[in-house]
Amino acid sequence: MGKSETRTETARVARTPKKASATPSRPARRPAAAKAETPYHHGALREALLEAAERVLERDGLSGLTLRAVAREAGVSHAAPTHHFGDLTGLLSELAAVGFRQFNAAMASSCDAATTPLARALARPKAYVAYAQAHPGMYGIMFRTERLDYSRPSLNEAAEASFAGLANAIGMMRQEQISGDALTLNQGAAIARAWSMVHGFTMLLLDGRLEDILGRLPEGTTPERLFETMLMAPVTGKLPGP
Amino acid sequence: MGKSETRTETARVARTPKKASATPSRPARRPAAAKAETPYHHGALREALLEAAERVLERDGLSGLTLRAVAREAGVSHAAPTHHFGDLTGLLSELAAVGFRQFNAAMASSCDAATTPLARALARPKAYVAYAQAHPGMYGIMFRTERLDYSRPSLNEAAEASFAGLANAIGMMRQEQISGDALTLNQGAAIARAWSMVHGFTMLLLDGRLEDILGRLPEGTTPERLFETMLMAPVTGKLPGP
DNA sequence: ATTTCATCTTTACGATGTAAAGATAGGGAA
DNA sequence: TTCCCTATCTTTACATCGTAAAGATGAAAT
Repeated sequence: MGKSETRTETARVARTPKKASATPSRPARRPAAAKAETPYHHGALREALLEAAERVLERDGLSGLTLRAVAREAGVSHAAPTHHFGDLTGLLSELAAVGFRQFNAAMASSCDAATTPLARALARPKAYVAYAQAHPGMYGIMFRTERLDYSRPSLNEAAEASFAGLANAIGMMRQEQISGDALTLNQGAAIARAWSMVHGFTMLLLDGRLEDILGRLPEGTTPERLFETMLMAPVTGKLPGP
Repeated sequence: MGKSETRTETARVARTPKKASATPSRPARRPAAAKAETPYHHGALREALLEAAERVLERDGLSGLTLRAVAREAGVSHAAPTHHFGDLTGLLSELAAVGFRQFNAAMASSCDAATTPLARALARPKAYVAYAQAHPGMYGIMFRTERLDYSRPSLNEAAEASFAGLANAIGMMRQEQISGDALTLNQGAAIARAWSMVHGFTMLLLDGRLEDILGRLPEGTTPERLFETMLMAPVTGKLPGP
């Protein structure tokens, strides 16, 4: 008995002398100058766990992002995250929310530096792909994971903001007002089209499924160049109108 | 000791009397009329496992598709799949290959029934989305899973065929010849564009991320209608050419 | 008939998610 | 002040999973 969970949870950081019954040599309060490094007992564990999760994600990829790994990275017991996120779904959802906020910020700031109308139109899509390339793990959490709980306010809000930004951008490009509650079929199609194109391209690119195409293009064509061309080219060839 | 793997592998089917040392009452050969139902020892376990995997996938979704669940479904021991697929990656990869073949077949047969040029142009994309909607689990295995081994010939071949079909369709639509080894930037962009659009739309649709748009469209607009509109509409609004 | 070997089963182990019970301290009530 | 309450964190436990390794089994070759 008592064989499971054999001491393999490596590298626990020392926090308290463990079962300090005899020799109460513990500093009685707190070192006071504990630079919020390891927030002893209370403190900002929630945020620390989210940061740890981001670190684990970047280091070990999506498959390495487990509850226990995050707890390990944060230096707490493996069950500590449960209290803050309830569930793996909970942690992933909150992390996805963080991702969406980063994402929205990147998209928003991308438009500022644009001068020409063309640059303005391309800024957002390019920022979209750029974010995904810079944070493939995060993008995976946001768009590849099945296990997300969109009923969580933080995630719902952040994702909603992301969608609103997209819809707005399309509306501006078409020089129309996108009223919040209703869409014409053409408006909806324009939004779906833009989103599908950008999202689809990003996924295919991250999954390496465009290598086949890229390898056959003129020497040294970058994914960005392909993406730009793809966005700008009108629908050539035969797709006869009604 | 010997505590792990306690008898919880429920519902094993009875195959042999288990350790028949005393009382060799076993039918000595085989009932002869064993309708290939459970191919006793030898037989087509590989195929049976793939079929079982497909069943499990449809019943329990992607997260329910485990090596042990598949073995259970096929009525063999949990380690049996290892010998045929080596790995979970192996099983998923072979299953993905099956999916790609189904997918290719669906795409190919979709063009046959088309009469008008417009119908012909829309047949493939619609078949693409239709397949994904009919087999969301399979589509997930093919396009959502990170754990696929494209060095496996069967998968590589099937996926390659899928890509070739797409490229060909685009080529025909542009009334050009797509030479196998080289592409112009515009050709590549056309292919990437079509694939991104279709794949992106499918993922967003399966993930329920288009509900937001669909809910704001005119009463009773179906995803298919939105998809069609999205495919046919030219690039409206301002994307100024050079 | 005996041997060989691919196939399948047992057994075992480390890892994971999750539940439940025990420890610990921060903060208000007496 | 002192004492208890409660949120927070740790231990312990367990079912499940992937995977490795060794044992059984029977079909085919010798």
